[in-house]
Amino acid sequence: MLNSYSATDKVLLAVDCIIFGFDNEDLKILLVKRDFEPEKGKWSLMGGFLKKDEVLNTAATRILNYYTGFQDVYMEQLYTFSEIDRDPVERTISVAYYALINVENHNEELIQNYNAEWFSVKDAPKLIFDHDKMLRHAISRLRYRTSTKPIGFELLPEKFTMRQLQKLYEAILSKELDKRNFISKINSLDVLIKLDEKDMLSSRKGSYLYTFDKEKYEEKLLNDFVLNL
Amino acid sequence: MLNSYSATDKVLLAVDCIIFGFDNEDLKILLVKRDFEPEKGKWSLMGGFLKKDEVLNTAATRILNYYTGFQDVYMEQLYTFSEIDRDPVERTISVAYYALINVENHNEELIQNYNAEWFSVKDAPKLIFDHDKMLRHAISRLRYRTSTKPIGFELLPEKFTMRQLQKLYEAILSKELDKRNFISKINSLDVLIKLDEKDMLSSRKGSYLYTFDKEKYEEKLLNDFVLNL
DNA sequence: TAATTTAGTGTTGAAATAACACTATATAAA
DNA sequence: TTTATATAGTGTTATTTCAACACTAAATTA
Repeated sequence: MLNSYSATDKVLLAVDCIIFGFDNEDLKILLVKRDFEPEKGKWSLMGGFLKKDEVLNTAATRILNYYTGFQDVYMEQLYTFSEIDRDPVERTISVAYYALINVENHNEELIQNYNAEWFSVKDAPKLIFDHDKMLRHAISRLRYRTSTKPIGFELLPEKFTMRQLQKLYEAILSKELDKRNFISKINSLDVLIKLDEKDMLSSRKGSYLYTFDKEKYEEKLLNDFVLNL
Repeated sequence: MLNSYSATDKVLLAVDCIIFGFDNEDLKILLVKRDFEPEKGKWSLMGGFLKKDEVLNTAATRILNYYTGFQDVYMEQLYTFSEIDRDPVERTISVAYYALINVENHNEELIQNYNAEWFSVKDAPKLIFDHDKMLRHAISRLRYRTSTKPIGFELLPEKFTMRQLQKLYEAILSKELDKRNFISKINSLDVLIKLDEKDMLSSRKGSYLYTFDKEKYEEKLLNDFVLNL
């Protein structure tokens, strides 16, 4: 019988988080060195188990917060992985989430306590279990998401230059973009506010800082825009 | 401790399937009338529970096959739903899949045995639990998927007319398409074979039948095409 | 004050897309 | 047998979008 609720086939549900950040150069992910067996000492995504009476989104948020101190972060459910032997200890099914965080306001101390470290996506180490597969999946979702949501802003500080924004998109899509075309496409989205302030660190001339217009941003989220870079 | 494997928080994992079909007019879904409590007599997606030592994809295939007799069908994992009270009987987390089937070769008898019925997506009844949410999610994924994979073919008989193909895409996207533009876009994908045979049922003149070229199709799947209708 | 470095800014040709209408053909009815 | 009918089949053009491209401006440092 297909539809009998039975206690016999309950299963352990894990949540693993791919945490993306950006350092103005490369797209990064935050990994932890496992301090328990199996695979102790190997690099891994941040994970944990779903609690009774907890929703998956909450579990993902909780795990992210536990390791990084972050709160109110963009997270999105990716996919659920269920290969029989994906975890050699016990049959575990894992729901993968990815998060986009603004590296500037992270809690260094906390991250250090957990042996966590930022890696460039380009040269990340081999990960345990099926975490490499999860990472590939997350990158591909993130690339698609750039064309659907003004997602880049989640990875940047509140004020940023056009150059930073472009570098970010270049890192995500891993291709170079034309400066002028980029700027006009971004402007046509009409979600940026140009500030009167300049960032003087990156150049002699200084470049204007931008911030994004939360109201217009929310509007765009609903109306589903398309951005082809 | 976040990482201890423990037996206490295991959970029931369900799999629910959104089964799409096409009758040359509307996009359809296959629903079952529940014959057990709770919500007995209400319409529901086809579901079941994950077995020990079973992968999610296999469970989805098994459930589909159980209710419809179908095998070798396009299925894709959608999303995992975990609201606390989504199932009033017991905490259950459900992984939703959607399937695309060719209605022509379905097993009517089997479907009748399970009180299953095809409904137009446009006027489907209210479904139990969070199944309406799953359905909306599936439709939106299906729409996106049309731009990524030559997915329409999964829903049509082996031989079909251009008109049928167009009607199908119109039903999925729920918008009308221009006949000439549609044909040239489809042709530019270069996955169709025009047969020497005509379908004489739909018109006096008769219209050529097409079939799709599996080899080219497989090639396209790998090389990721884009189709904007 | 000259040199340096990054910021900022428009145009144009090419390609893709969207809008559009008439003829052809087989059958059925007169 | 002729005519009416219903759907199939077929290209062109204007519009929009996209991609490629290079020079001047401004502030700092030497």
